[in-house]
Amino acid sequence: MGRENSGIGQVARIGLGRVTIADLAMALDLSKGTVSRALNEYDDISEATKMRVAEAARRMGYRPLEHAQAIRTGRIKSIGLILQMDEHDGYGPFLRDYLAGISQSASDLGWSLTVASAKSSADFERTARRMVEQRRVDGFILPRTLVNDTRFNLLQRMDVPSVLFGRVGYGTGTVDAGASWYDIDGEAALAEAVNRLVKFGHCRIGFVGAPAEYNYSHIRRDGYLRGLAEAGLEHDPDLMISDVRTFSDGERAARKLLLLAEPPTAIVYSTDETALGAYDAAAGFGLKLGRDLSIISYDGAARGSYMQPTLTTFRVNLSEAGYRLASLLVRRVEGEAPESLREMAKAQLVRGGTDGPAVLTSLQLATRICRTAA
Amino acid sequence: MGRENSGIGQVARIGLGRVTIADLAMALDLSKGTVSRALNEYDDISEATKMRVAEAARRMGYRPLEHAQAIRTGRIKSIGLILQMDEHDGYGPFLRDYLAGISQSASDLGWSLTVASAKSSADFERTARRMVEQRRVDGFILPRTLVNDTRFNLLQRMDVPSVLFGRVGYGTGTVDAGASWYDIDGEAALAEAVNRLVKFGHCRIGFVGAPAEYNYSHIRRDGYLRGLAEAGLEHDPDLMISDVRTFSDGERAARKLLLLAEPPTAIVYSTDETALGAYDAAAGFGLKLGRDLSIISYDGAARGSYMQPTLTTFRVNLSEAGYRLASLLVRRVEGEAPESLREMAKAQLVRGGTDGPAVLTSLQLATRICRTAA
DNA sequence: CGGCTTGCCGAAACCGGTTTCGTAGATTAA
DNA sequence: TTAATCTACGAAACCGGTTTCGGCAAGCCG
Repeated sequence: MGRENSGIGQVARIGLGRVTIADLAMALDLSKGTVSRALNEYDDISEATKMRVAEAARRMGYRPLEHAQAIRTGRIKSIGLILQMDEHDGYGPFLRDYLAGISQSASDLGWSLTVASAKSSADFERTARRMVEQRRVDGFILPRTLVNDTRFNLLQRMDVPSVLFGRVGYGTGTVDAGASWYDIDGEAALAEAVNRLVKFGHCRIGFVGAPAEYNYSHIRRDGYLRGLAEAGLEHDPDLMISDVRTFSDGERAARKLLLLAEPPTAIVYSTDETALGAYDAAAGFGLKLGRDLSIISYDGAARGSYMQPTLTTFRVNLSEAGYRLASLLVRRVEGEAPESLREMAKAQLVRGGTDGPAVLTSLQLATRICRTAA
Repeated sequence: MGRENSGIGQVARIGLGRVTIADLAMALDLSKGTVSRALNEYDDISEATKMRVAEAARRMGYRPLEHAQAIRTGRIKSIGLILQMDEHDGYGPFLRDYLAGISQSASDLGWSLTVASAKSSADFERTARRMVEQRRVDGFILPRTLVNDTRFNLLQRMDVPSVLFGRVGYGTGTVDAGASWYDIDGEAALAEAVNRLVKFGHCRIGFVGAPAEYNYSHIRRDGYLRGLAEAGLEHDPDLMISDVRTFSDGERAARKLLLLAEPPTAIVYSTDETALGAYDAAAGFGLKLGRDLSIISYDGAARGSYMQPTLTTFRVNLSEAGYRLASLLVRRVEGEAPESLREMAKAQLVRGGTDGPAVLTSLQLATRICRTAA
């Protein structure tokens, strides 16, 4: 820049000539302050004046300049979201729905959505700090919560509002302390999955769990266990494999379960990503999914619906989740107590072709597998 | 709000107690204005003072409050991106990379990314207008450009800077008038695809084009034609099908081409989405992709790499694209002429299993198809 | 040595809002 | 009727920056 520079670059500036609060005041023959207080529903302004002001504002197309307000109020009316590049997956094709839900909600409330990305968890901290210091956001939505979530701890220390997608602190003394969240009831879903399989006649049902650092891992496992208990089935620890992270981990897990002396005739997976591994494992043993082996999983990732047969899974409505998360965060920033800002939703079963009536007993299955493996 | 309300809600506010420019001025025993000009490299400030100020700013951890600057400068240093929900696909699983590229670039330049969504093209206009009126963004990135792109026209009329991902105005007199863009050279890619197939010994090569409203459709078709010409192959209009939009359109197109008296032994597709339809069409005729029929397409969508065999396609680096787009937009907002802000990149061939040496002639293929169809 | 630049900075206005404070006039209470 | 209280608004300070303007002091020139 510099003085002599002025006018050189024909700098492109966005939409000049807005109608300001001063224009309004002028037109109404009121003072700026009165107009401002009228618009903000202060109660030392008469109803008549409020009406006049609101009417004129509408007529003249007045839109407050939000960052001008922000410098005084400290609120920029913007939701922060940091995409983490280090996590596997990251919503896949549904990221768009998720973002649309958030931004739609934000837009409905007069807010906006600011997106950043981070390559690591250290990078998350730097990015979050920067966004807060520059007041680009009023708070954050934190997806994929961990049992001990450093992101949440950081924001809490910095006294920055946040809303979690998922809960935190499973099994610790301080569950959800001071957190507001939106979560899908994974426990109910997995219990229902077990229940469904039991109705199909399965009595040995395996479980493949997710990495222990994710809070949902424990909740989904609890759902599996509750499902067994409700069906009066005893719980065999051999049927449970945990800390399964990737596609190929999922394949290994299925193989291991199927090679048991008494293999499960059905397996409940905690995530779609890992459940897809079961396709290859089943094929390896010459088993047809949905007939010889039933699979139900959780997430509703798109890939499952392109598979042959399509994956039976509990789908999470990410658009709805985004919408709710954003409105919770706005209320949080506006001062509501975190304890009152918690919502639980249900996942919806998407019937695919990977589950069905048990046609083989565990022992029959074992013999078939034995033959193939030999 | 209201006067009596103050203090009631224990309103959560983000990070108070920042160091302001006044603090800096105080500490340095300079005036606010001088400090500001020093930081902004005005040249009526001595080098010595600039150094002192920069040093102190660093030491005290000063970060300008961007929306405070914005109210004077008119620049909020934010990039706008509107996700359109009405378009099929929308980058699928690569949306995250795309967003990461944009936000990374923005962040490197001290900017940020504001995301909104629109359900229709009318909604796009409303959303864009609102974002501009409230000065939430300085300009927009417009992906998936059309030949006649109303979004671009709108922004141009409103005098709002934009950068296109793809070009506009194919075949009209006013190609790219006043537009800055980043594009992948689809013409080169498709010409290369044809060239590759020719080297494999194919001499009847079909083409499946995308809907005519997309600017890239014409460019990719030109690439196909150029590839033919370079190989000295004559162009048979029967081998070209255009306006193919969806998966099942793609399947129909393949079927139609294969049922010709002299069917193509290879087909070049304009998009992965439609190319996936060729799998089913080929299976329907009992043809093995990569042996009996070769397919090459364009996009690099993830699904192709999960197919059996994997899809040979030209992959677009969306992270890089996002990165470049964002920096072009920033330069555009800062006043550079649109004509100087145009970049072309190359798509990269991902060798899959759907293409290979021609083992059948067109006529042999025709006989096989005829047998199967009968 | 005086006049004229030039370099460098302070003072103050400004951007578009919000919020505090004071007060005229109407209303109520004494 | 007068004093006290409300009601409803204006004036002005303020938020954290940017930008304009004016002027002092040093340097240059003849």
